[in-house]
Amino acid sequence: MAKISTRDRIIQQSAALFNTYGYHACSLSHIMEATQLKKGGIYNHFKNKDEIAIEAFNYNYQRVLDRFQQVLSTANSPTEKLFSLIDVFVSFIDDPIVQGGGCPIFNTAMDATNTHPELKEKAKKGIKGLKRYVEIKLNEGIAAGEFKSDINVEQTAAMMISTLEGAIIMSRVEDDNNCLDFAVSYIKNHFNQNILKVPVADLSIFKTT
Amino acid sequence: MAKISTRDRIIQQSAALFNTYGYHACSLSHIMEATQLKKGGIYNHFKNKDEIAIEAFNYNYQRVLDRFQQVLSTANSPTEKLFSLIDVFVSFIDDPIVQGGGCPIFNTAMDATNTHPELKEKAKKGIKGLKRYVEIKLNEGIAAGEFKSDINVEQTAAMMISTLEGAIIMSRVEDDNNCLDFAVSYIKNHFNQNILKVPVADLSIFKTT
DNA sequence: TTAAAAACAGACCGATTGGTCTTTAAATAG
DNA sequence: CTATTTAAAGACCAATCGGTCTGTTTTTAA
Repeated sequence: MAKISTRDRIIQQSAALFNTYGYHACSLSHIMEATQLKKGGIYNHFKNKDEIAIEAFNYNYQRVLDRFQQVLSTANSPTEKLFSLIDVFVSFIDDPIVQGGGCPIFNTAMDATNTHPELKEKAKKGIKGLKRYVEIKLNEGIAAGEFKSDINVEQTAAMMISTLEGAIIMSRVEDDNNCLDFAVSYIKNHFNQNILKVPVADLSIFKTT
Repeated sequence: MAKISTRDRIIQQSAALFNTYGYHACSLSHIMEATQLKKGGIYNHFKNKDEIAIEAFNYNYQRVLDRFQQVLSTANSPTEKLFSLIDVFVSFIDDPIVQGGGCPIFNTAMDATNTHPELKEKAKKGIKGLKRYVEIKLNEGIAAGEFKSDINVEQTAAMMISTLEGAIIMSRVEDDNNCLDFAVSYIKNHFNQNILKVPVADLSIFKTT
């Protein structure tokens, strides 16, 4: 059990607060209370609140990437990986990555779009990273001959992410996962009919445990 | 030109600020500057900031509904109305309803989910209203015999909204409408193949001017 | 064991927050 | 024209904001 540095502990606990409340509604008092440190203890490691927020975003973003790696690690074929990608988004609701729920990348994107250029830029790159990740998995499926070769990879990745992220937001505000379930079923059908060279008869084999 | 009441002017100008900055990042100073009023002039009409925010949301929500009515008013058939629905969401990017851009309902939803229960409830009902609106248009198409009768209306409405709203958010943070265009094209194809009884040969006839 | 360095506490700062209250100005009613 | 009501100004308030700085404690290095 490697001991965690105070700096990292501040980052992790702040990451939860920023994802929950957003940049402006998360004050240093919140961070002080969560970390059980006073100002001196916090500002010894960071020059200002912005630096904490940036590091917190980096941390949350890495957790998202880790979740992708983790979920996809049990998938053996490009097809399985493709459907596992969907499961990752579903897991944002069923098993939140961080306090506050949802996808921390999109949460930050919304929070920062009009208020915090630096954070917005981070979120923008985060979404780009997400897209690239999906695109790579799609290309792997094409290379392996499991996916149709004429699909528009960029378009498919973007559409998958925006659909699921929109559904996550909706499910969260509705306190009801129906919307996300609908989106998942729609996308699975779409993949089955338009991406897979050989559609499967029963999509439920890709149901998460 | 009916003169607008001071109270309504405060609501409208605050509605722009709240949509742009969010509840916590929009201070009374901002509202004072925008309205050119001092505290006395504002608090004469509202008991607190919350009341302004609630009224501002109501105002933005009504503008969304008005936009739907306006865009759909030029559509003559259920099929045309269905594709016009998509155009409304696109218009959130091309011709923002209110300063700050995006969909004020979803903006509020994200802003309030973990921070402002009352506003969250408003956003929740707003999304429900949006869904009902789409569902009604779908049912009208079924009743008119233009849409397949076995479609899942609730699921289709939810999927459409979450997909487009997700794409709006993504396009906004990316400063690039590609993502929204992708989502629109996917949904139009989906509608053409799965909703319309008689698919049209060329979807571009539903392209907005 | 001691000297240097790092970590932290907490007082302090000016600015700003949402909100109240008194006073003045403007509009309205009689 | 006057009395009353409404609207707005702006001083004022305690609380909180992000941030600085000094002093103390703890850790590390020699």
